[in-house]
Amino acid sequence: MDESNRVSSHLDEPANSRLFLVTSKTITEEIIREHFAAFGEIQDIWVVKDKQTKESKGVSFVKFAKSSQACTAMEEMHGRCLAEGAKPIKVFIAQSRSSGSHRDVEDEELTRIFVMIPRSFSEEDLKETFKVYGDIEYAIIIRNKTTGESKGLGYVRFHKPSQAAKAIENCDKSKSVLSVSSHESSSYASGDTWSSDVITRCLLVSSRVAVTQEQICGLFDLIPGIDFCEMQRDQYGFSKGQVVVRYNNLGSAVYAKEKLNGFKYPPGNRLSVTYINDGEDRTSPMGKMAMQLVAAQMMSMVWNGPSGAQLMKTSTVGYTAAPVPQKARVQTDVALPPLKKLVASDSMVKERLFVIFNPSPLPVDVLEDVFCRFGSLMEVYLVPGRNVGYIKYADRKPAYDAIALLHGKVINGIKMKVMLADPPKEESHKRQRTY
DNA sequence: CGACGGGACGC
DNA sequence: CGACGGGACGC
Repeated sequence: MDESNRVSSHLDEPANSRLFLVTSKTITEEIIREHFAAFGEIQDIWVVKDKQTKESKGVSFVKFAKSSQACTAMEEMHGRCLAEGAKPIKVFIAQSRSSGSHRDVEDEELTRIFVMIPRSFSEEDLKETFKVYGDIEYAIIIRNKTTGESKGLGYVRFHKPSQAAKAIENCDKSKSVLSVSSHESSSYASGDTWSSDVITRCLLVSSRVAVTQEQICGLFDLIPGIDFCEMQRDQYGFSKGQVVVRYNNLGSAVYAKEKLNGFKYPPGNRLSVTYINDGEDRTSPMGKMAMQLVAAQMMSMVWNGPSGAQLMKTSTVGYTAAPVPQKARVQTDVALPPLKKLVASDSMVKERLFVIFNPSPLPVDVLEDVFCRFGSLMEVYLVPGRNVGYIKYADRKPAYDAIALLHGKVINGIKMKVMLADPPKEESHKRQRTY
């Protein structure tokens, strides 16, 4: 055994990479090796023996290089017979040597991972991000109980320990912060081809993070008169991040658009709601005015009436709806490119911008909206208590484009200085990585 | 002028 | 029931 193996096998590193076997006393190191070698790099096999008689005590430890190898071996080998007449073996993840406990490590502890994610992530995003490692039993996001805001943390429960182990191994490689886009095309969000100024009963709802048809329908069904609510899917049945909602009357549609365009759902994610031209002619000035009058009356009725308040309280959407969803987000003279997808932030940060706000910082959601438009935006971070922030990109070009277009410009009345960030300060006493 | 975060649910 | 050995980097 070489030095690195000696150290890692002794300290149980990485976590959950050592197996505890209960076998017949006839099972030898060689037999174990034959059956377990296929699962990965075995660093050590130790059959516990009686000091005097040298007879096996029926207990062995098998140290693998990786937790996923140990977990897969456990899943495959537990209950198997390694020799004629030998009893079926039991296979567990060994308690770490430092823990002192001899209680079995439960599947409960091995199948769930704790993750740090962007605050804009929904449960669906979380599932999308981690389903490559295996079937997910559930994914939950830790939220502030009163506001419903994501704390940027979550849990993902897999069905097998090896799946959870693979997820952890892969994320460790790409460092601390986990994230992914899976944001379907949102290029319709700011109002192009599909949308129009024409008021119709038909609305296009676009979301930058994954949402289900049920979520959107639950939200829009709070306003009476829904005809249908349908997720738009591509030829393979994948969600395009857009839902078409039609009401049986214009007033409800206008009301829904006014109240839910820019509404944060799930928390941190702004929905975009625009009219879709449904083909009916409503372009005459008189018709439009009449329509808006009807709409205004409808809004006032629903919004101020007791039934409206009731509706919001009994929301089935899964969190407490804000009484007045915010509208209008980005106001500026700058000609902004269209919205683009956020990028998986488990890729490398290629460029970082440093932004100074005057007189005060813009909200993070506004900044995401503005800075994603150059491409490959990973994260927006505001330094608490200061008028500055950092913008992370996965490519250089979007960063340079953002500087070119936005430096010195005013967004929502806030003047911004946009420049390349200095590299973060380092622990200089440590030896630099050579790999 | 203007500089580097956040960490545990809910049965 | 079924839980912890052997041997020892290189500045």
